[in-house]
Amino acid sequence: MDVSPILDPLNEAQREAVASEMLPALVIAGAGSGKTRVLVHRIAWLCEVESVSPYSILAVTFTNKAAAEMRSRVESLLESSLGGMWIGTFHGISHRLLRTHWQEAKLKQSFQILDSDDQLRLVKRVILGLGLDDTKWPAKHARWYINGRKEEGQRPQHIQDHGDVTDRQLIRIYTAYQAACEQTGLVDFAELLLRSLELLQQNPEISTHYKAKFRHILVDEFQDTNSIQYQWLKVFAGEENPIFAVGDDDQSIYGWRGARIENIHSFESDYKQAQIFKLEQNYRSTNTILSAANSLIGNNQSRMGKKLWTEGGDGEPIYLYTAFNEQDEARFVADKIKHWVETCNGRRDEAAILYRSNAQSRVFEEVFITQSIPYRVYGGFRFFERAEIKDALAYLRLSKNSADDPSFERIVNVPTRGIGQRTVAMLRDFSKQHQLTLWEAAEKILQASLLAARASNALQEFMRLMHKLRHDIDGLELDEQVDHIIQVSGLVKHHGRDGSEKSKSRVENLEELVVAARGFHMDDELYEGMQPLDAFLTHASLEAGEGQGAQWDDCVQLMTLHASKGLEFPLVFIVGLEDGLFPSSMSMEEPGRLEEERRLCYVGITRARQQLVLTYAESRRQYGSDNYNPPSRFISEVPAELIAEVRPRAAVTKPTVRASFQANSFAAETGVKIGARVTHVKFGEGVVLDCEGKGSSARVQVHFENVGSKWLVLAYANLDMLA
DNA sequence: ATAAAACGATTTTTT
DNA sequence: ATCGTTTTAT
Repeated sequence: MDVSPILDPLNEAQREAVASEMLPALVIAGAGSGKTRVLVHRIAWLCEVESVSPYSILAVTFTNKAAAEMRSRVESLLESSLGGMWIGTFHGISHRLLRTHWQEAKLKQSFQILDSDDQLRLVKRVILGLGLDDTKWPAKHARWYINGRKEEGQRPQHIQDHGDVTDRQLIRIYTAYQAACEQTGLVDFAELLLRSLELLQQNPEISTHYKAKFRHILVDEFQDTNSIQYQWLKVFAGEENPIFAVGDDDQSIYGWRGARIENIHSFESDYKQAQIFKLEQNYRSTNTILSAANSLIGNNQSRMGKKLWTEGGDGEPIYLYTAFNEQDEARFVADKIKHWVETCNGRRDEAAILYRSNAQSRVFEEVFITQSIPYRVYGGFRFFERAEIKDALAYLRLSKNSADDPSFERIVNVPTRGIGQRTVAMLRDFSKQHQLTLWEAAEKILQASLLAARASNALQEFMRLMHKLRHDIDGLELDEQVDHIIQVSGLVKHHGRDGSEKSKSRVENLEELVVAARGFHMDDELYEGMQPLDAFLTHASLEAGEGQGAQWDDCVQLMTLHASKGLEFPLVFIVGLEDGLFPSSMSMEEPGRLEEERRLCYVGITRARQQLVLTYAESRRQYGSDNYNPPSRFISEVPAELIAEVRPRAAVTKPTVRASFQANSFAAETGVKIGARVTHVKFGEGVVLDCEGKGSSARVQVHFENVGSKWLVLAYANLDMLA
């Protein structure tokens, strides 16, 4: 057996992980250390050397993109196609299980997936249906609650309200929402995971089958798994099958969405024989950039511990620019990019601008437009999430499943056909009273002539239209079905009415949907046994599509720090480095959340290959008024010797460069270090967040578990250090 | 049924 | 400031 193609391209640490025994393994893979490569080569190793059949491998990722990349890289390494191997997202694989075992999972065979927008609408309707005031019970909050409970594996009947009124109402909403989903055959994202976990837990014959099938389980981005996902993995693993988990605790930035970094620690105790590997050699960035990243992340307390290094050189220093305001900041970045393109022979798409919040992109866009610099903003609405597309899909869904109430509500008056609020309210009441779907309620109401003539006619017209559509599209090809529906429903005409740019693009999108349907192939095993339309609808829900169509132009890349995870660029700007913005004011007071912000900064820094530029503005217009935020504490956590200030400003008090000295000298003088745990006689235990001043006026900001954050004068506070 | 006016929120978002 | 949502007026 020639193992050289598999092992030769790897470094020592990677090789050890790839060729490790068939035992549980945890690979802590630093940024740019070849994480995907290890995963891909491990699969190849299993197939080629350990003679594991691809049918026995389950590889799980978070995004469709990562799944597709992994599959194609394994295929090109093995030079064969991996038909039988299950590579997919947690949601995709859960979905596949539920489709196969829909009966055991107590689902309708034709269940459809509710995306988060659909979910919000449904939650809102449920709240109103319970007679609650939706301003007192915001749908967003209820959705957050429901998803949170599902991610903890909790069903309404398991939850105690502890006599709390708020909890009791939320549980009521959850219960009613779930009932609505069951009745209409809809499944939300969290439900896909929980339902498939329950399926496995409650049906031993099914879990036994899959445990016998999947002898090897591989997971990407393990630090991002939530508690249900980890449980789900453990079911597949059972006692027998080793999990090969790859992740980076320092890149865990989705804690606010339920990701549990603790799963990494649990893994060690859950699998005692687990081998731990660390990948610390970085192939992406210069030494300077890595030193900055190492130093910054060193301020976090709860880490596995890891230090990136490279064989490469130091490269350029990190530039720091202090802008007067956000306009100045954007102009500076634009100039720097021009310089990169014109004198350094770089390309625009090698430059990325990373910011904490989406709102920050605007100023950059304005400046780029006036200077004619092509750019591309990541994020925003994706294809299948656009309103007009969702309208068209709702027609398709309703024509397929008349019980789909959310789709019914969405399109009953789109385009407007004289079915107003009152009529819809009547339908809702009637359906609720008689336990009917909206469609059935409409039929009954028409039969009984309960509506005024005008509303009755309009509703009748709608029902006739749906009947006609259902009849017309029977037997047509998928793309013909889509085309027929968008034409006959009047959606195209509706959007094409006024000739504005926006309406033009909506019509184009609808036409694009026909093209997407034409290009949609059922060849994926995922869609085995499904009707083409069901499969297409599933595809639309599970894969929302790219933010923008392929943009091959040479564009500057603008995105949030979150969106940058997994990407790399020769030239990276991290902008808006101000306390209150980044770290966000909403996370600054809580040590755990501040650490996540710091990891986000670490992610940003480690995106850069050659050149990293940091900027902050002394004054920034936020929410309509001018704010003067102090420079981000993260700037001072980068060693000053790595930083070159672009505009050194002698006269003005600017502690930026001195700040890291300041934190260090503060520690030397007072013995109090940022991040240290302390106790206070009155306030109890806490963590040091920040420090300032010296001598008798030295003060520290401490976050106490019970009373929140406080600034304390060291001389009076009588803090005790904890080990 | 549409348009204007008032209101309110405003970190990040893999599926 | 600005964007999306909801209320109110035409």
